[in-house]
Amino acid sequence: MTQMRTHTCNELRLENAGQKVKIVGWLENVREVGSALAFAVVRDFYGTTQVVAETEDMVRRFRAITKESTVSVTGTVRERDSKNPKLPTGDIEIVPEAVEVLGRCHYNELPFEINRSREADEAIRLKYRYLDLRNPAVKKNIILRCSVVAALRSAMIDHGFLEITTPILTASSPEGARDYLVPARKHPGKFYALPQAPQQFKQLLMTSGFDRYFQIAPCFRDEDARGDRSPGEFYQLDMEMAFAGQEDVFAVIEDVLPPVFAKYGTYDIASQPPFRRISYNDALDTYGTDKPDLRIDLTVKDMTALARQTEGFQPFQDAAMVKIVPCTGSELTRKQIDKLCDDVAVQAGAKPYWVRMDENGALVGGVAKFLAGHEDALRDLGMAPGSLALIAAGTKDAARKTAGVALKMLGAAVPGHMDEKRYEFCWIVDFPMFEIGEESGQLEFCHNPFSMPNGGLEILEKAERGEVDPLDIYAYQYDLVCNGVELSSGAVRNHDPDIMVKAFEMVGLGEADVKSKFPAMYNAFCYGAPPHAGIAPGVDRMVMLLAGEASIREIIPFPMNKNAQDVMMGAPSAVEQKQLDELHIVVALEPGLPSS
RNA sequence: GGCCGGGUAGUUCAGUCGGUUAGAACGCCGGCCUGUCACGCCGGAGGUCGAGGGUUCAAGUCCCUUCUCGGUCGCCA
Repeated sequence: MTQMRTHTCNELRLENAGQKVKIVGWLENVREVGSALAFAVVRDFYGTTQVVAETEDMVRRFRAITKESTVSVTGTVRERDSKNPKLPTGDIEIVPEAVEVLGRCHYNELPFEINRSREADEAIRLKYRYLDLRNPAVKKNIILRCSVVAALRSAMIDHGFLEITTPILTASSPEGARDYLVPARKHPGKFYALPQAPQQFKQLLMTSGFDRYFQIAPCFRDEDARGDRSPGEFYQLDMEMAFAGQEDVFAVIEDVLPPVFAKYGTYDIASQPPFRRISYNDALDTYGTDKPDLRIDLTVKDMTALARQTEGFQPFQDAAMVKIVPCTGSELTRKQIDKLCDDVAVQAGAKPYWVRMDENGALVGGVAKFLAGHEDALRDLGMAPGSLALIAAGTKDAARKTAGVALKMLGAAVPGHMDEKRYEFCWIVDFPMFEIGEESGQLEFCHNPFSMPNGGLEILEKAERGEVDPLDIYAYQYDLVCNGVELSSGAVRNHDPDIMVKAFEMVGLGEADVKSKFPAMYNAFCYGAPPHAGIAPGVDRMVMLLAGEASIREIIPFPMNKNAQDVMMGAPSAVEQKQLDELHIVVALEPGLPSS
């Protein structure tokens, strides 16, 4: 038998009994139950198979092999005396003739037990990620990722999109996140940047006449991590369509995503098209967030007017806005409510107030005494006997945000308000084009300057003449949200150089700035550009949702830690002085002091 | 960068009011066990309590500094 293996470790069944076979894999465990009887478990990518040692010599042979070594076992398949219905291969075992160690594990003790690695400290898991990934439960997420990416790619190709790769070494972009920079050896003092997204390239492809583009695109942003945001790099299903608008993009996404979610997700139900559309302003008013979880049936109500009528409670008098989230059917204890409010405070930055309505319709607990006499008004806002309401008071932004977090937490804490086992998509549309910057106090682009204003050149000119408030101008920009997770931003792009210049003039810039910041796009658009639109759902976020994982690191093969370090590879790392010299780089760890 | 929570055996954790030799489970090593499959039983080894300083007769425990990990906010066109 010359081949490495005849079967995988998840292949042999009762009908193979009597066959001579050869399997390979990792020695997972050896259970000795007598001096001349032991059961060895061999694991490969596909599963596990039991090998039975029935002689003292064979038991000794297996005992001598350190666990997690790779081995080859040649032997005969036999029906088990005592079967294990929990295993696909539980009906059979292999009676070995020859056992060979292929790759010895040099350590008796591992950093963690392979099949329990998910319980280990994450720092150790990441350092020994190659061992962590031996755990089938960990490996499963990476396999899922492959399946999802393959399904997305296939669906996009079926819809007539071409997959085109764009440069990784490109120019620094003046807008957006912090860039990763790469020093240019041949150009002292100059740098490439890793792309934050293929944004400009894909728009240039549209200008070149590629009608439908997509790419599973690596994107690089030097910003701090989150549970759902890996530091440094991530992937987007980036796509763009020429001679197309918002409806065309929506139609493709609504066609592509639900089947993938329903097939590969933890839940097998996904929204059917068309997805619900909610304006940005409505989302903030109704859900307190621009990424609502529509599985929760609660809404935020405004009670600013009511709060004004109360007496004796200064926060209600001082607040610019007071929001209430009524929730029926609460049986939370006082202690649980306090905990809930504390949890809201951690995420929202402000603690909500609360009040309960008892079975007789009387207000009890929390801020009840300040609301006495307003029972009817609170009923109109949605309270009922047995209700609990969380109340957020503060500035407009703070009250909405606190209420939004409260809504999410109430939905999770009070049974009956969340239809959990489904993927609920929605589009957030009509984003404001401009906002007043918090620091500058000046008019700024609200999201990105590439979006087409709703109303085109005309509305910008009206704003210029003072006939329209710039803050009332909306962009053809949209977010895709699923179960409270922002999957993507997209937009109908501004393909008209005149409108680009006018938009820049609104925020105190001008033609020269457009030309200097986005020279390629500006120039290209002056040669006849198609109207175009696109979107770029985050691949990592989608896989995370589908896997039902709370940490994005669980669905990335080799993730970095929170501080953007790869502790397994030791990145980032110091480099040789020679390398620095070639790149004309001087490292100054202390101001003015060159490092040695 | 702010705030919150961690760091004790290879791993996951417990450790009371500051008080005897710092414990458990799993793992590891040795022995026993002829149908195990989270095998079982008996025994054993294994600790700079993240690091440094302080208070005290006495510190894993209290105080200060620092490193580090996670969560969260800022940030993320």
